[in-house]
Amino acid sequence: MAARNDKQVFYRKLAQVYKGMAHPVRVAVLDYLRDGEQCVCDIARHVGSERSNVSRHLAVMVACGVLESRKEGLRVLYRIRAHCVAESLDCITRLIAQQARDQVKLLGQVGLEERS
Amino acid sequence: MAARNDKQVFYRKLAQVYKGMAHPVRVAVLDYLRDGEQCVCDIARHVGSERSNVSRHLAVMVACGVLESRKEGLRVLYRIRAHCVAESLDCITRLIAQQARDQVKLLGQVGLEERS
DNA sequence: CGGCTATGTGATCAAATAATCACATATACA
DNA sequence: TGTATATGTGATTATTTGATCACATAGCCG
Repeated sequence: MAARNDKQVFYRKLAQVYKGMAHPVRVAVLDYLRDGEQCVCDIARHVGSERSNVSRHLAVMVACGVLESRKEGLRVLYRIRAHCVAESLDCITRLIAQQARDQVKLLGQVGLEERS
Repeated sequence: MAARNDKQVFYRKLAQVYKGMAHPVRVAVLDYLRDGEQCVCDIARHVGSERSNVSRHLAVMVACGVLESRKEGLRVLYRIRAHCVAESLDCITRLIAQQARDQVKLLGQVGLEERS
């Protein structure tokens, strides 16, 4: 009955997750965290951004369910919440690779036209 | 040599694609286009948003390489550019499903605590 | 206790994004 | 040729997002 509405909610949720990953620093963090959990200062050092800024980005990703954290002494360790997050990164990476291939192909065609 | 810089470029590109999908209307469009290419006015009708607005969203997704289009008479038909885009949607859908499961689990624990 | 380190957060400002309206363009077809 | 339909776009405005600084909090260790 409320299927239309349910879809709206679902799309909003999906968009929220995508938005949570839609920033160069956040993508860099996710890629770094594939190797396992890390604390904020190590993450900040690795991605080359300010601590408080990284802290905010991490909060965004926790809020949208992409990351989770746990405390250990002074540190707070962040990790990817589920494997499907990394899988999505792989999907989009493949997309970009294909874009690159398509561009090369297009350049090749232009080259042929120049020759004729 | 410029590996660090290459990664920056790559992360920026990844973020650009994610940003291109990070909107409820755009996610709805992508989900609709899984069934095949559609023209702007059908898409607009289906997602329940204004034509010119949808047209802009479509342009965003073309720009970031998620969609492609072709002209057929009066219509412009849009389609998903590569299967990996739909795969990414599936990944994030799984993430959301898992979030829901985790929440249920958490609620269950709270229920147990209430009982004690 | 007092200092030190790691992290989070309020305030602020600049920049990016989204929606809307009006209008321009392009194509089909009588 | 003139009209109708589908699509794209400039201009405008409201909203969201991101970076930064200063400061607050929390846990460790002397």
